[in-house]
Amino acid sequence: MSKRAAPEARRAELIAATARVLAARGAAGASVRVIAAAAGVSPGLVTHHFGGVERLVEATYDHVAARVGDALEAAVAAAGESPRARLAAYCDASFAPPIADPALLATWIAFWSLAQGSAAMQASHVRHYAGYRARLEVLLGETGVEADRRRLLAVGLTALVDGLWLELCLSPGAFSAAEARAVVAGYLAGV
Amino acid sequence: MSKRAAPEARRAELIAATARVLAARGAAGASVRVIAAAAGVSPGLVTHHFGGVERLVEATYDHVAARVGDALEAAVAAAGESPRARLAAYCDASFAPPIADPALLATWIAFWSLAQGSAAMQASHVRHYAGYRARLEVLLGETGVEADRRRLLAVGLTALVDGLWLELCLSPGAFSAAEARAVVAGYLAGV
DNA sequence: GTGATTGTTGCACGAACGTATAACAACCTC
DNA sequence: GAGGTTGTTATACGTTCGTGCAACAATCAC
Repeated sequence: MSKRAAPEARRAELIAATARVLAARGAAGASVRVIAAAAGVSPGLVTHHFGGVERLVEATYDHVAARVGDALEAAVAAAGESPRARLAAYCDASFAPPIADPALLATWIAFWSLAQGSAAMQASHVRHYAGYRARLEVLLGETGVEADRRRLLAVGLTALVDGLWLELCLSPGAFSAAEARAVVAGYLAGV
Repeated sequence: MSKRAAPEARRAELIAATARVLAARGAAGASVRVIAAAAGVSPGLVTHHFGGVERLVEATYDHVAARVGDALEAAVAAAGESPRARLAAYCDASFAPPIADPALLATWIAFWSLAQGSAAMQASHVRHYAGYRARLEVLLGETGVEADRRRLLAVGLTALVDGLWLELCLSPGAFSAAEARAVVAGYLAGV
């Protein structure tokens, strides 16, 4: 049996275990028993702390999305002060670890598939992607793009980067990360 | 009980039922019993004709992918003879029915999630997307794009269209189909 | 018609699922 | 240290899962 832990600490452990299970076994493997075993606790704890598996997966989505956002921000911060370099870094970060990772794709696909039947998951997705596009609009603005063109450019950039990321993880042999960066660079050159 | 049917006809019915179930309930709902009920037959028939659910889902993937390809080709055929118009039609078809359909997205996400653990599904995906890109390279060639630029352009176009399609179905309020077409037109203008 | 083939059903089986509940144990308060 | 609070476990219950199997029935060969 596991030692008694503070509620927030135990919740964090369960969220981390859920992320591991989703990455390793997909949505189909995210059962109460498997998650609890991955966290080294008894299945009843999931109900106790989250009131059900669904709520735990929602919390995991928010956590993973925040981590992805952190990785993107870290790339921007490391890119220096040139607005063009910061924008490129934000996009290119999707083609390098820890984001370009088949395990993260598996997690993400699991979220998408679970969002089909859950209004809460769907709302989380809409919020997350809106934030992603909003950040991109700011970076575009700093490079001097006029305000009325930013929105559609952000829509296109998000779609392009996401599509490349998806296929990079799903069919690793089709093209390389360097080629993905080159494609994005070509798109940004036309801005 | 269902009347006796020819094997190919029964197989086709089961595949169609699987597609309906995947669209309506996602990968989680694609159980032998639910699929058989949707087809109006007994659960044992799935084992009898396909040897297991996994094989049935694989066959459904191939069938749905072929239908999507048909829809894209129909759009090209309806676009006339101008190479530019044919290329644009091939891309824009992803933002109109029957492809821009949340039910099709649900089906596709189910395939992705099942591909995580099935080598056969993964191989089908790689084959399907390679065909998609190859068709795009031909259409690009017909518009006069030099041969050595076609491959990366096709990679980018596929990713852009896929990303837009995904987000169009997943967050319907974020942007419109017309805006998606405008984004693609902007990308093609830079070619 | 008769027999063989095979599509089809209904059931049974073991396993895994989510969750409710009661008992246990660790910690905090006083 | 005694008592209350609450994190934790173990068990139990009903449901659903995939599939193997024996029986039934429709079709075909002859």
